[in-house]
Amino acid sequence: MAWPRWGERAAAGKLALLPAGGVDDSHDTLVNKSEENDFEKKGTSDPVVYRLVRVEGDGTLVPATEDEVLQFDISFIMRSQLNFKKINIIAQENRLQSLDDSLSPPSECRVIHSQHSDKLLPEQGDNVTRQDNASTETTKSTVLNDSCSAEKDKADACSRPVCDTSTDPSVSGVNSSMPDFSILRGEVCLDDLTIRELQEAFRATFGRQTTVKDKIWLKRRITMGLTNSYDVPSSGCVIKDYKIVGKNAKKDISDMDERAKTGLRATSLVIYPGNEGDSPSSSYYQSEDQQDSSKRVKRVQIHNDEPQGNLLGEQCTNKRTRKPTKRYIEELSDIETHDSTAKISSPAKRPAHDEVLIKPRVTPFNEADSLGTIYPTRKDTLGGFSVHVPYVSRMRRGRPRKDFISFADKEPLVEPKGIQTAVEMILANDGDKGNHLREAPEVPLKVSSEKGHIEAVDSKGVRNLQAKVYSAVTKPKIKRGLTRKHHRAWTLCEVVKLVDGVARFGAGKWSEIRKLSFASYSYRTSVDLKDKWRNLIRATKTQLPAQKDGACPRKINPSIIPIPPSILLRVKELNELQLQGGGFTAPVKFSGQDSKVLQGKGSGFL
DNA sequence: GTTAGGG
DNA sequence: CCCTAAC
Repeated sequence: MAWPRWGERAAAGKLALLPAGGVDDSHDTLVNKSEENDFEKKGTSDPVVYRLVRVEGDGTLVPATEDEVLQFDISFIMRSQLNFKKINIIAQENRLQSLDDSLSPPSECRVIHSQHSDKLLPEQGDNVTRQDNASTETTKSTVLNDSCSAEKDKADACSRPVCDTSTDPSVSGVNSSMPDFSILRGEVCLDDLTIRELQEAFRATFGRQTTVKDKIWLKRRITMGLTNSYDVPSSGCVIKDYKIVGKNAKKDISDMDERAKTGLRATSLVIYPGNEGDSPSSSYYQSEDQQDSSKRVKRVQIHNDEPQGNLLGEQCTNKRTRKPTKRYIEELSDIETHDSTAKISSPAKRPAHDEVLIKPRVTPFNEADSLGTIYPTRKDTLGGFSVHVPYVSRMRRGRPRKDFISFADKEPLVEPKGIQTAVEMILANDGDKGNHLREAPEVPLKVSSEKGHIEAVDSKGVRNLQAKVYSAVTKPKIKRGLTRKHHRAWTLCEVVKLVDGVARFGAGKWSEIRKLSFASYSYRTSVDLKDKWRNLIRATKTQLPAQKDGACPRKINPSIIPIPPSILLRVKELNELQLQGGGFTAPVKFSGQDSKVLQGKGSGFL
């Protein structure tokens, strides 16, 4: 696509966007045409500062008036999810359309007025995806027909009261008059100008006023506008024929880079040519800036000339290959907060404002770093917003649990990757098996366990919340289903060995019992022995009385292997003995044989 | 690592 | 049989 010179042949009375350096009486020649073609070819993300111009009757281009700029700003930024390419297309369409318009009286005023603006509010978020619509709408808005003055006044009337800057009397008295373009003619040394003059020069350059009193910024901005270049010094430069004649550019560029690191944001009306879609970093800033701008202008807050905002607009242009880091995003949010609060008086718009800002910032960038490495992310909510955050294991922050180490030893898959892999493998295997022993109780067990655990915690009121969270979140995912032991029913032989072991070593000496009595039962752990002993004791309390009462114990536990009453009696006696003896377990060891004989006699077993 | 105890 | 705290 050839670079359009769509300002040059626009119909008289039309407004046109033109690269800032391009305003020239000899409208056949665009000063920076070649540069722009470079943009087109390379698709660089360097922004070009455009100014709004009006095509006079004789075909010359003059900077648009404040009102025109204001209107343009509103309508343009309202639909600011555009890149420059699209504007070019639109502009060419406009050229055709304007030719048509010149043949017949304009019947339609394409000025954004209040109703339209209000309607745009909810639509704002759609603009990102509704490029086509935005384009067509912009088609209308980028061409403002002067003959629609009545409509335009309406728009002014509604925007003025809110937009104080445009009528800020403290700025200058040149509010309504045409800017003094002579200030830009010939050799211009901005250093010699006062702030007032700089502001006037700014107005002459960009066609609109500024309240900025920062001399350096004004000079840079004007220089950029006149030269259509970002490599401009902040001082010591002379502009002649829209080119920099001065020096000190080096120093200032490094200064620019320096400030680029601080990451200030752009809010100005800067168009980034091309790149939308094929350069994430570029589109990031682009959409960011434009969204922000649109947000402000939506409330008709035309503060696009704030230095702090524009600084970044300047910066992000030369070197913008790096995506923002997380920290950068966070810091940016802080800056944004201050920035906005400083400029936006209405606190009511804060939530919506943030909402728009957070989304584009956070969502895309947590998934890949600057090197393109993809990180696993998970959805999380942050302050009510759904965002992607890196998927990392949630480690306890407090003192590590002791058994976490052994736990980790058992499962060498503590790393997130490993966890996922292992879980996936297990699940896949289980999936093949269907509702097998492990799969079936998986989910209900998880829930009931957590629930029960929490309930226990609550009743105890001892364990802290973190432990709860940890056990609820991490444990089930990692551990559950991985190492569940195959269920082995206790045989009568094992029970006897256990009772014998308890009689010999005492209850509680589970490891000893396991070593000595369960050497050939490797699958029985000391915990198993303990649990079984506990169950035996419970059985004595539930079954023995029933037995005494004459009721049938099997009716109570029909599916469980019945434990002979003799053994239960022995268990009961041993238990009572343990309780009576208290810590006095040693004698049991030696008297175990005796007691066993005695009890065995009583139970008629063994 | 072992034990106690809740689940 | 699991899980955890406490030792």
